[in-house]
Amino acid sequence: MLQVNVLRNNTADVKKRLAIKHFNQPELVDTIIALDDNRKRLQAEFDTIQSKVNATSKEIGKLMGQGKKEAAEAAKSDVANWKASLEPLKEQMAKVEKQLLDMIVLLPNLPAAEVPEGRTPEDNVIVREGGDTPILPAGSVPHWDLIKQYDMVDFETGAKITGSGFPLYKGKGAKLQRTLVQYFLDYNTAAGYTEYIPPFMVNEASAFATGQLPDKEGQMYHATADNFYLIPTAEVPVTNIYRDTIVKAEELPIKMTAYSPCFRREAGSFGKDVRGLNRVHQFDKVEIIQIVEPETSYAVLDQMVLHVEKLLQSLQLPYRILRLCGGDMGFTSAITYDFEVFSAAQERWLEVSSVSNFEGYQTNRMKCRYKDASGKTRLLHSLNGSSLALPRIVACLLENNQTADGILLPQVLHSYFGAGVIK
RNA sequence: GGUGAGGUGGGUGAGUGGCUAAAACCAGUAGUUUGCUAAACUGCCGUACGGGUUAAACUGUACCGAGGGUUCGAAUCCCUCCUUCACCGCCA
Repeated sequence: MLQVNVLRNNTADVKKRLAIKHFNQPELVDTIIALDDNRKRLQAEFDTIQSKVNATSKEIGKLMGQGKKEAAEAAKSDVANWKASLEPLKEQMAKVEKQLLDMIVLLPNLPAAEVPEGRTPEDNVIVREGGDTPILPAGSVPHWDLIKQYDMVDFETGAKITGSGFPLYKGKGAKLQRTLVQYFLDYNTAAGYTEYIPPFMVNEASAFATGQLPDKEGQMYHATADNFYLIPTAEVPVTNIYRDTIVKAEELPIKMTAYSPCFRREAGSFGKDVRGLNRVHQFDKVEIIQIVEPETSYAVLDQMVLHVEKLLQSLQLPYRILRLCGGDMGFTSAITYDFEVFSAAQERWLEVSSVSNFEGYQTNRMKCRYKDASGKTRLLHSLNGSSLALPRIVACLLENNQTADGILLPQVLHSYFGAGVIK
């Protein structure tokens, strides 16, 4: 979440930037500042009285020691009066603090200066394109047919076991998942990311810290008996490793990677958007996360974009990188680059990665800080990206590399898969 | 799931009602000294929200797993929860 001081010191600029995200309640900023003023005033009042209570209580102890009972009793009644006057103040403070928090979490992150204006995916800016779009042989088919042909994924049985959108991978299909996870993790750890296997369910505090709550409550599966949420991405548990910590400067930058299944309810989609592996409720993904000093976060963002780009190049897939416009960006992000691969048989672009800088938005919720050179405690910046989300990579690999003799896998996967062709 | 013992500052660890933001030691840091990749000594060394200051200094409040309660006063007593460890049960 945003810091009140930022709102207070740059009110006009904040409102301007919120408008780029199509946030339609700019007056909320003023309300928050007013609430914070109120909060300060109440606290000052409270502290003054509490201070008298504390001092007098000490005094009572001394008086008792000296056997001055009457004086002590008189002091006690003073304290009782002060304490009575503290009660309503305490209630008001709790109320104001709650209001403040409830409101400030409604503000999305501010978009960075480079974020293009716009409302829909059409307004995103294509930054780079790469790879060659294959010319498919006659009779080529989409991945959902290939999956059947090579007996790789059984959606019907997955639906029987759980429901639609829960694929059952099988045989070569299952092995390809394992292959990709292994390759992606190796690629990330070679670049200095430390590998983790996090819990796949998180508590409320963790979901709040990375911004899934309260904004995206309905998109997560909720295990109500224990009040746990199934993770929609490894970003949630892994970033939360550093919740409520003051990191030592020499530990920076923190680079982490993790494989996890991801669970998303994805309400409201239909048609060919959800056909085959295009959009499912459970999928596998390898994530990269960095927590860095604020001054370096944009350089790190560029590194991460390059890292993912090279990974896609190694898979020899046609891709493009988009800088998302204000209206299409996530709530918590300051800037986001989406990676899409071109699925040749469907003839459509599929999003396979999204790399974002959250600046201090998550770290402020998480209270993740460090001490800078001057000894001041400051918020760190957090970033993350997928490298990569598997199902759409699989869809694209299958469609783009189909031949009469089977699916030709890119060179880098041969040793992992133990073969170069899926037959 | 049952029983028992714990959860204190970066770490170890003292502290059973006021003299404790909290001993001591270690680590860290600044400095002094000794003719040298080290030792000794001295100071500093938690976080948050306020006040104060150009910035400091200084200063108020809260925080000893979390939340309640008792009390003039709680790290210390009581209750609930979370969690760690040990043993038992169950189990991949």
